[in-house]
Amino acid sequence: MQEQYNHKALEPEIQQFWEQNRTFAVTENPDKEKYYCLSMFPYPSGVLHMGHVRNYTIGDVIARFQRMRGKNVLQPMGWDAFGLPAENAAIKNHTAPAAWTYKNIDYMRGQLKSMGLGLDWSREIATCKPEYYRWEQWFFIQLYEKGLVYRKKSTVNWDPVDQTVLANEQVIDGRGWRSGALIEQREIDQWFLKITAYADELLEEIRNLPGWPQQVRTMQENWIGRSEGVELEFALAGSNSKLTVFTTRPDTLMGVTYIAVAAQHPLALKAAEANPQLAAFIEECKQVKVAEADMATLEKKGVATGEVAIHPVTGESVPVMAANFVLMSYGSGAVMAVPAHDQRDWEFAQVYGLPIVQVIAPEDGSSPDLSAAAFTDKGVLVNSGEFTGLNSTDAFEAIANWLTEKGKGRRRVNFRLRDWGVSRQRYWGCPIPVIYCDDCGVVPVPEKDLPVVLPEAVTFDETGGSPIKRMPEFYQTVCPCCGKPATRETDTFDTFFESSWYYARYTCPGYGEGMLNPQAANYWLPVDQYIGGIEHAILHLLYSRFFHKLMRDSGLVESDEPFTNLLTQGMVLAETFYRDKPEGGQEWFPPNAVSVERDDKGRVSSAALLADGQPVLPGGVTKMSKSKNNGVDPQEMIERYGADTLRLFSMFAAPPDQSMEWSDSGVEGAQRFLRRLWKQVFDHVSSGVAEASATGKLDDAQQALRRKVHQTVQKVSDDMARRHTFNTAVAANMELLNEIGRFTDESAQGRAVRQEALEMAVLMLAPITPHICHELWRALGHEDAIIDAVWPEVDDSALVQNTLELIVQVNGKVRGKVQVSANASEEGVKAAALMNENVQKFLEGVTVQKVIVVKGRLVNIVAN
RNA sequence: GCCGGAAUGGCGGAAUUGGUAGACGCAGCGGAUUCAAAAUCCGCCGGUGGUGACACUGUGCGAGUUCGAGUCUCGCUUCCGGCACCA
Repeated sequence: MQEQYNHKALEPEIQQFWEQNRTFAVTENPDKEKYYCLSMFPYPSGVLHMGHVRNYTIGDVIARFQRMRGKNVLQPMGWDAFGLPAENAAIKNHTAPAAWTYKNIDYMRGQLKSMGLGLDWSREIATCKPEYYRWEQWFFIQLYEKGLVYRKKSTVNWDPVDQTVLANEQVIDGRGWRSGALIEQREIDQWFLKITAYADELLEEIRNLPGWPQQVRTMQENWIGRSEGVELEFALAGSNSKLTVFTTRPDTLMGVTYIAVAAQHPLALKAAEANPQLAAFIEECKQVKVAEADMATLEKKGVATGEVAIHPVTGESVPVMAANFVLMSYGSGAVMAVPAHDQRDWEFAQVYGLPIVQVIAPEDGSSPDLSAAAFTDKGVLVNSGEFTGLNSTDAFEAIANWLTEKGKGRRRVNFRLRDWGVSRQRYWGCPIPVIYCDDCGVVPVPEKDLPVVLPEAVTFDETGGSPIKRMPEFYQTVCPCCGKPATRETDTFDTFFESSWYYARYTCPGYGEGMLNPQAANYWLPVDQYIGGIEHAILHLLYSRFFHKLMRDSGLVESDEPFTNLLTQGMVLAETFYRDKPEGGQEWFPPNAVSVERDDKGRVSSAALLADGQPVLPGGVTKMSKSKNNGVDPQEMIERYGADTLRLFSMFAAPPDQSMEWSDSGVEGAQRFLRRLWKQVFDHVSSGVAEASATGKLDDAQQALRRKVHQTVQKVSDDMARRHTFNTAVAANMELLNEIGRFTDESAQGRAVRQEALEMAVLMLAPITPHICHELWRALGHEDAIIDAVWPEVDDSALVQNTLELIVQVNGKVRGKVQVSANASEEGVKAAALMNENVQKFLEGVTVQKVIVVKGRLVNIVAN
């Protein structure tokens, strides 16, 4: 063993050992309990960033831990390879997106390998490969034939200068990102997946996923947004047409004093033709962004449409208003307004002087002040004709039944969730496998003709428009039904399509007979632990859950949900420094280009740029980003400190689900710890590996170290398996190493206890810092590699203590400590506590009321 | 506006079931070693008072429950994340 810890020599050697032994390649083994550990696959942007490092270290630590626990562990990796950045790079660098993507994948694969991740690279997937995406084309056709896919008009962002469709992120402040032209909304035909057909199941089961963070479950519940109510019609005076509204409060029906419709509602648009004021209002509403949080405080505005609606029960006339708070995209785009019992309706009514009629009274008989606010609680109906006296719940039923019987309405469940639009007018994606024939209409590409391969040798013009839309050799084809010339779809799938099922394809990446090999898929699935960023809490995780159910209903998988446990890791933050630029705005400097002055208490007093010595201003701690110039390159860190140090720091700096602050000195601290660990093992083995057993007759110091060892095993096992608090697992090992360092016993028995202690520490750290632990394990005298070692067991006998130290409190304040024998009676403990000198000082002149003994912890004497 | 989450030393964080607040690390201060520095090792390190033992005080703010509250309850403040003016 070398005396000095040298990560540069060590890490490549051990990575080679894993590669040569195919250590992490796994197969289905029914005799072993499986564990599928998956981290969200990266987009091949070109370089790994710290967020990746954190994500993949967490996954690797869990995977290696579970492997030591005896599980058959699958941990795969791949590439979310389609997407817009490849097109942007293509325009900028005059390369084809495919070449750019493959180059990035090659580079990033090397970066991942240098992190020492225990990945099964034989299962690598890139979603831009035809052997991957052919199965989602196949699946799309299956869904089409089942009626779960349809085509309808939908709005896109149209750049009139570049003559192309833009993605939302290419529209900046309403203008095209390249042309700067004002973006128009255009309606074009697009493909949709009927996710709403699964809305109930997606909602039902998200409530029953105990391994998911509550936050993510709530976000998905709200996104699906189920509400039960009644849909009913208001006839319009002087015409045969009707206005449909949806309400969750049919019990308030008798309090309707007006109808509010969205500005975009057909009724409003029609009325605007003869009403310039209304037309102006509709125009004004177009400017306002909907779905923004600050809309909540927006002033309620509206204009009368001139139309009059007839109340379905009373036959009274109520005005129809166009209002800015009604959304065309939810329900029917029209609401029945009950200002007495809905705050928005109330505010609107106040502004426009519309009547407020109370129809619900509080159950306690009090009378609400309707001049101050709406009364929105449920209660008892008043002023409601035949429904008066019913409570809200019964009135819901009664009124819903009344409307149903009269044919004027029906119960209805509404979801906020929309069907998933999967068409993208982009090039770098999976071609949608359909053909349009003048005679036969929409014809899916026959299975034998799959995959529809995306041409990779393409050139981009300045507009950034999809090249396959100008490639006749791609889109000109013949109709599979009638054989006449036909046109191929040139739109591609939303890239969420690829990422919705990749976790399943990892179980059988080379399978050529179908989308999934059921035997492999059902062995490995569901994923036991999924790890990724919170930014995917809704869309990716919802679409994956949806796909899993689709695959289940196609007989491809047996489970209902794809991910049993979900861990959403926090962001990686770093300090920022800036100077104000004379022309406005800020110039941001990387933290490692700045030197920080501190006062004698360690507080930051000033900061200056190293290059010119002139002051810079601290801009706070924010997410690592290009715009703040505060990113830290993982590759540089690995070269300087080694993968183990980087991994250790990422695990130690914060719990995985919290944000983590980057600290250069923290990284150095992590490396300091590894060097001390190395030195202790070196010092220990330089006089030979200890042979004696650690379980012989031990003196007090030996017993104490051994107790610490097994307490640490107990704590760290729980931290790793249940709590996923790797920061405290590391801290516990640091504590243990500090104690080993203080243990100077060189007797045979003492050396045996130290041998055990060092071995346990190395085993416990192996998932986090696998390279150094591999080498130290070998140095401690083991021939088998540590990757095949098993996780240590707690020796309960080592935990036994003969005497305990108890805290003694008087009236809840700590006044002393007493040593008592572990089997002392409660009376004995009380007596010992009362005898403590400092305790007696506080008992002078007062009477002891009672004494509370908390076993093994403390004694509290209550006195006054 | 609504729904989540959080707030603990100079900093990151620990305290898992209501039981010693500040583990572990970073930064800082003092010392050893060194010709010197780096590295390493040892000690100190919430605040106030005291030579000290120790005392008082302290987990965003204000109340409460309890023998005992960082932890539970109620009411606020600030920050972070999410969103749906959802009828």
